[in-house]
Amino acid sequence: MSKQELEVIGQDAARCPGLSTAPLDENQAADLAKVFKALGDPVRLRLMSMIASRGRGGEVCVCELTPAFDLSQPTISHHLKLLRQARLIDCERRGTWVYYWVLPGVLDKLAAFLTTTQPAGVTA
Amino acid sequence: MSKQELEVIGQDAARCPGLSTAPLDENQAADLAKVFKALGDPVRLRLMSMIASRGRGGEVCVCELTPAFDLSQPTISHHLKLLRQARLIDCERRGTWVYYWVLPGVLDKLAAFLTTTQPAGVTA
DNA sequence: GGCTTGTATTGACGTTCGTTGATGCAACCT
DNA sequence: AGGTTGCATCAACGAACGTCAATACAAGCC
Repeated sequence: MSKQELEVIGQDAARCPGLSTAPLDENQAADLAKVFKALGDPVRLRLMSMIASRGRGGEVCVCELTPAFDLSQPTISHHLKLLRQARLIDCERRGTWVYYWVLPGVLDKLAAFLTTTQPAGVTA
Repeated sequence: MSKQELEVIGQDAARCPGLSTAPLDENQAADLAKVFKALGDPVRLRLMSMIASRGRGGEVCVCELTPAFDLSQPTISHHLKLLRQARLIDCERRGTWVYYWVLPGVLDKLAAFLTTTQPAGVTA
């Protein structure tokens, strides 16, 4: 855990079939809770939604996100940082502007984790 | 019982097709954020998992939940209350004991909300 | 170079959250 | 009735969070 980011959904999802499958151990719960906590703020949820609405490979410039809120620019920047640390989004600077996108697969993996009906082909 | 619970997933899910479908408005984001915030704590995630593992119609007595944690009994009771206020679980007193269960459909609706691939039959 | 624009970081503030011991309440049992 | 057990609520504490103004950084333009 040298870095601040977590890999929860990428790696843990393999040995963590689902919330309803079996009781989570402390480590799985701690990692996954960080992801849900990142989504547990209305501003961050809207940010995620605005970015995710662009679809696969879609990007959004920060200059489009910031004016959509009644919040200061540093606040939006802070929320974007938290979403990035939760490994939900990533960004790239391109000239003066910075573009954000949703990391591929994260949302669907999160959804699969919550689903109670057992997904068909899971190697348990 | 106070009426401070929310109905987010039950009613809003209808006019709120998905996180990636279109940018959420402030109200949708505020309501949904409360649900994710409820899941954004390791203790509450483990509680949810322990209860959800019982499957449809399954129940868990508080007396089974509390000793699974290194936390005081009031703390567990407090977390269960938050999960109940988020309309993720419900409970019933039966004699001396209190039993908790996952409200049917909530987890799958949450999962559908996160899924990026458009679900086939949305009317269900 | 210096100026301007877009974004991130810092430091500080008030608020919310997680936790606890103490207490209250409900249901059982003599 | 009194005593006991299971769970919820209360009051209070430190820690974490969301927000902002000020500042710093990065890149383009004059």
